[in-house]
Amino acid sequence: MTDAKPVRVRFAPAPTGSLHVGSARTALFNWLYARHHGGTFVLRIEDTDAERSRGEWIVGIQEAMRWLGLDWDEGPYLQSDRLDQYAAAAGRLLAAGRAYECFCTPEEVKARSDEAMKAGRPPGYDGRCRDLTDAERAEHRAEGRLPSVRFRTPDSGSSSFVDLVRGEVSVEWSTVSDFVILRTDASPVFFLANAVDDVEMGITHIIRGEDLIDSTHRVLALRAALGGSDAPHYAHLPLLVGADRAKLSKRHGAVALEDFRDRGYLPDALVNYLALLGWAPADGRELLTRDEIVADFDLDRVTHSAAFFDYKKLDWLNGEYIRALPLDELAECVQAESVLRFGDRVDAATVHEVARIGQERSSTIAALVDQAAFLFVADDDFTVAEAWDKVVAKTERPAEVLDAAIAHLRDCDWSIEAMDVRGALEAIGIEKTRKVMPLLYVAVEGRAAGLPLFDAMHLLGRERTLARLAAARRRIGSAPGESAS
RNA sequence: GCCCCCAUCGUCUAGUGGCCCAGGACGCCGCCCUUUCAAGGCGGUAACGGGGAUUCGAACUCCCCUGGGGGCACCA
Repeated sequence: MTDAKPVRVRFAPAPTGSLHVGSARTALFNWLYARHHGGTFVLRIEDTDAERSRGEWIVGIQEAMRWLGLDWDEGPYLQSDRLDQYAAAAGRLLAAGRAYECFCTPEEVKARSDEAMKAGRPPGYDGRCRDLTDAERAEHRAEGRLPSVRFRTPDSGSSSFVDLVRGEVSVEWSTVSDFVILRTDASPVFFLANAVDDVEMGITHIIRGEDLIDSTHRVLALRAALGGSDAPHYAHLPLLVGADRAKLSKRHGAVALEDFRDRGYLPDALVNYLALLGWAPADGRELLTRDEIVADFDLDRVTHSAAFFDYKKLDWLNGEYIRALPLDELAECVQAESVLRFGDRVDAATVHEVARIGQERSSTIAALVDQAAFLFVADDDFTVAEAWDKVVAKTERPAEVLDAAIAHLRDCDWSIEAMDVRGALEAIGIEKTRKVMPLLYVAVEGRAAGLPLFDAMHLLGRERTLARLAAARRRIGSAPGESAS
């Protein structure tokens, strides 16, 4: 029951922005399918909309795919390089009477469509130019109107195809209006370019988002009219949605792949997470290597309903990957990100220590660097921010705590063990030293949620540590016991 | 408005007529560990949208309803 034809899939983004995670998921599933079946993964750039397409995005999309580790075997093919083919195809359809010249402007079409919708009739093109005579066409041209080319959809009957994840999907042609395949400027529209290319590139499986499911009938009709041989298999993936269950978009948070990169997510973690959105292995494992996913992936286990993009679960998964990373590799990531933020104030030895200490406690590289910021920031720029007042208010005898810590640290051995200030705190009568620790964390690291204190101070050095504690002490002023006379 | 798709814990999902008074993971809550916070360990909370039908037996099959989403561009 196996398809003898070798698998050829494609990812066909429009270069109208940076790579969206939803698109990345589509690219990933195509890539997984190709790799699982030993097929070919083609990259095709659908840049037929000259207005919105930009060269920089063509580059950006490829960079993002490389970062994610989705390597393609062919391409990138640019549709803008193949305009002749589409024009020729449109010509053939015109000659065969499967398409016709339409002189309506987009505004006119829209106005009549809205009117139809209001009247309860199906919206879309009303077929006004369907059967124009030569004389009428000449008249329109004489008025200075330029024609677009519309595909004539069947008047009756229905279209249906078998979707690999959803089963049979069909629609009555009476609900599908004629659609433009060539713009007034003779450039092709998605449906045409898409159909022509999938035929010519021998694509066997089309795996894409569910938002395109309705367009499938139109592309299939075009394809048949163009004489394309056996139709490809289609698989429509469930959409990725935000908290409001609507298609994932910018307003839901980070959606551009580069945002995830910048926030310190690891490509392998993102691949793992994305693979789990709309697919799951039979045995329920969730932490999967790329190779394991490739080995287990297939379309028959793709789920049917929209998936919520859960940033919290991604964080957990990314943390798992960070903890599993060899220390040197992690240090490299931390180094790169730290240099990006703090320039030459960053030194490799410190970064390595930060990576070692922070590995167990961070869910992203960016969060890890945040924890190390107190080391790299210039002393003049060091601030304890909003956390300070709160923590002071919550701390028992803050001034005395700082005094005791300073006294202890001034002449103890500068080793992690000897730096432990808790004994000194107990000596001045602090019973629950744990209650008082946050004060020291904030004073030294600028934040309560940071690296373990003694390691942090050790890395900072005695001078800077004491300077910060002294600065903190000054902010508090005189101790309550001493009168401020 | 018309057409299409979808429907199991808050979330991602397992589940294809009896193994399910529904399993795992994230989150959340509690406890332990602990140099604050995390991380880690242990435990807990929590779901088959509703109504019919088929069947000895339905989360799983069929129908209706409801709900959610998508599409209806000279965007892709």
